[in-house]
Amino acid sequence: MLKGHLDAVLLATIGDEALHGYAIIEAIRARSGGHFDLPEGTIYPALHRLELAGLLASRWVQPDGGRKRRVYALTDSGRQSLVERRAGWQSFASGIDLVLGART
Amino acid sequence: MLKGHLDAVLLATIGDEALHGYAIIEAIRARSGGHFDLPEGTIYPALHRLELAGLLASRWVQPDGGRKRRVYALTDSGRQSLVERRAGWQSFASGIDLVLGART
DNA sequence: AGTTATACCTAGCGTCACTAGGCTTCAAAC
DNA sequence: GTTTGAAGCCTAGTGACGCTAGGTATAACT
Repeated sequence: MLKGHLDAVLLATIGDEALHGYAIIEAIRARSGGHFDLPEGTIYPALHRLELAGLLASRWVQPDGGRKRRVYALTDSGRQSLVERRAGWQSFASGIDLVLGART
Repeated sequence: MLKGHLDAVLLATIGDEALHGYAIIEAIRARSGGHFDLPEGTIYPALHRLELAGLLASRWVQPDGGRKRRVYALTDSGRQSLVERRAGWQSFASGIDLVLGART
């Protein structure tokens, strides 16, 4: 449950290296230290939505061995959106921190 | 938009001083540094839900001048739940921080 | 040949908090 | 003295969001 921060997580995970959906799930699990293990039903619709919004671009890749993958990369506006969403997260988190009296 | 952390915010805001709904809204606005300005339609149903769950207890108070207020205080299990939710928030936030590469 | 891991996809649902309204009481303004 | 604004409480309905639960296909391992 990413509570409204799924898009930021996806954009940040893709970052500079183009990834396919399945790899994104594993990357999020790894990078979050096991906190987040997102189901495919969360990832794929979100990727489609972000591509439709122009934040991601996809292409099909046929690796040597293994089946075809749909690989996603950030667009320019995706990179810009990531910057904004990172700032949005920090603002949100500091607000919650203040109220909860955590990390004071 | 508190994205799933409303209950923690309410429990933490009430804390040790019993507050009524309207005052809770103002306290959240103040303590969050203006980040969160929650509408009444968010607060009141949430307070009722938390009371039903046994985390809050309410009583009606008639102040000298002014109208009657419904004042909420934490119960024992409310205090316990606050501790758990604070830990939950910190865990969640550190997970997002890791993925976003913020506060690294 | 069957199982497991990889890889993609979608319809439907449940949770959550916000919108948009309504009601009452009290103090200040006109 | 009545209108207006602020304090104070409440709820039905809705929309955003992501998860559940299902499906399909390919490749590797046994």
